Amino acid sequence: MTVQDIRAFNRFYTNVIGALDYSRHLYAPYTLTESRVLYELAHSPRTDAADLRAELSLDAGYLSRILNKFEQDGLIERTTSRNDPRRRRVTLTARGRETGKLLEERSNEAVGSLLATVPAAERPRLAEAMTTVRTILSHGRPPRREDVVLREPGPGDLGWIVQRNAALYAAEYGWNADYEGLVARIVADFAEDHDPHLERVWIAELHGRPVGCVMCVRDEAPATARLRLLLVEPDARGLGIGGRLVTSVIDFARGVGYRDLVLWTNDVLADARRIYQRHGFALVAEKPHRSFGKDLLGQDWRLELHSTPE
Amino acid sequence: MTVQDIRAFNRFYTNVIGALDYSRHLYAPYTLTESRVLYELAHSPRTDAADLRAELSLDAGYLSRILNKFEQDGLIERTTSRNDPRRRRVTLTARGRETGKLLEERSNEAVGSLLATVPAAERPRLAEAMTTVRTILSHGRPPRREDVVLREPGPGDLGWIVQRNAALYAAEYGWNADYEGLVARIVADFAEDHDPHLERVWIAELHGRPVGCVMCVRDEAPATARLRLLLVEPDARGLGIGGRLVTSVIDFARGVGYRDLVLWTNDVLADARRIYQRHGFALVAEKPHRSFGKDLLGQDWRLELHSTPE
DNA sequence: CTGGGATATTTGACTGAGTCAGAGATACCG
DNA sequence: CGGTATCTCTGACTCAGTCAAATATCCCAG
Repeated sequence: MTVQDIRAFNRFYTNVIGALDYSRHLYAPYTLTESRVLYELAHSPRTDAADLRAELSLDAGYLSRILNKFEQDGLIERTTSRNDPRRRRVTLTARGRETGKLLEERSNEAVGSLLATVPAAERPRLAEAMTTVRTILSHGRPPRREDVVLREPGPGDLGWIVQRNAALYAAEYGWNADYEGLVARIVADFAEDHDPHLERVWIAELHGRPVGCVMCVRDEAPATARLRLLLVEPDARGLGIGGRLVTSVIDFARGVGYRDLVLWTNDVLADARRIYQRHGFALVAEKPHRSFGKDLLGQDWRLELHSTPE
Repeated sequence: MTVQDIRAFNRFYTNVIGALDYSRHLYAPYTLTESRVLYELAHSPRTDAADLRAELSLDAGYLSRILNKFEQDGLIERTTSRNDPRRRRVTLTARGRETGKLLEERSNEAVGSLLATVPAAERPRLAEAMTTVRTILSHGRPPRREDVVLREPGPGDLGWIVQRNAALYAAEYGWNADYEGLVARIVADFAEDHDPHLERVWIAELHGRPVGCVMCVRDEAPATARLRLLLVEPDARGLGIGGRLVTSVIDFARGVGYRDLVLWTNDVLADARRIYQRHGFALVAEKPHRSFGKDLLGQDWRLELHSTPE
């Protein structure tokens, strides 16, 4: 159960944070909250008191007193805001910036000594996992279309295609290892020998993570291209990625002079079928077969690329 | 710089935790700390006051007062510990367990409503990332040999082999996409058609994550097996995983009656070479070649399997 | 332009979580 | 047995954070 996971993580991370600022002298002569304010002042362009309050969700009175202290210590200057005299504009003095830097360095050191206990080889994984947690939890806002980029495959991406195809279809439809073999074969054929002008692979990437793919290769039939291995990760569906991938293939195939674009898929893959239909593919044949440990209904689809002259 | 990443994460997660127990009534009529104590009492077998203090790193006086309050409320009973009368053994009463359960449920609800903002498809990734952070940060103790298990490949594991081989050798030695093609070919050949009695793949797994692999297939030469695709993730090196994988192959090959075990590798792969040498392989040929975008020195190694009779 | 309601800030008064130091009892070690 | 460390408890305290009231200003509808 995931709620338990999160709570376990919270308990754990409460301790981590506690351990980090256990040594109170980290912030001396200020407190954690005060140093957070100072940090915010140093790093945020908008520094009216109200902004600070909102950003750090502090009590107004509490903040006011903290700013008093800072002013007495000569860390900040307070003026009333230009456009709204109710507001107070807070600016750091040179001394304030210096103090902020000092506190920051101390904090860096503390984190650094924590990090030192982590073997260097594991640090990239740690950083990645942290950003994953952060991005997933931070946006109630789901990712948007514009966050997805299509690109050529890099090292490991072809392997990724094999891995995700196999794992996903095993999980969703119970297909067995034969399917992984088929995908590996397709990928190997492509990698070993393909004409970059006539054959291509696209990877869809979301926040630096591959979430989809498609391949376009030459078919045995003359002037015919074949679309293969269309895949979108479940957590990235609904962003139109499948459609963009198919569009890329169609545009590419038409651009380099293919007359027809064909593909083979299976009845059970309903989402994919809808995409093909929407892009003008027509079902030309259906045939039951037994593959990947299941009884399936294979389908051949076709799109005439030059039916609509430009 | 990773220190910055961690600090950013800390700031972020401080807010997450803060948001969760912002609604103070979560713990009413107790405080966060008190409820942590109650949680610990309910979940830990060792419940002397000293243990609680160590586990939650609380002030002794503070804890004493919390326990006073609990005792007055009828949540716990205090007796002196048997083996050390300075210590106090704390046990939950029925009422204490009940209260603990109540608080826990409330907390579950709060976390649940946080989780509800996360699309279901992303939850597995979130859980995984969290456990990654936790396991990496929690052990200053590195993983041990016993944490590694060897197993047969499951769905996606062959693809993983391709992906990691390609990505790692690209990163470490700058090999190009040809290598990914070669690995994909090897994997495809294996997946499409292999005799499970004579050919096999092993995956090394550490805490549920694949971190290594090796393959054993029939060679063209009679009664000869070939070891291929030995790989260990950088952050899992030094645990003897490579050695265990090679041993598995040798034992398997010897067990099913091969006379010889051969392998092809390259001069630059020094770590792997040491493993082969240690297991008795002998270098039989060297030949320069240009592959994967580099000038390399290929090596053939051989091990006679029945030279040492059992 | 005006009155009503909302917002920004400040100050006073308070709460209560957590800390510190000392005392009493007991364990451990030579 | 004596000295030192550990466990627990209590008294005394600090100070982070909250709440409410007062003041000044903004914004909007009429």
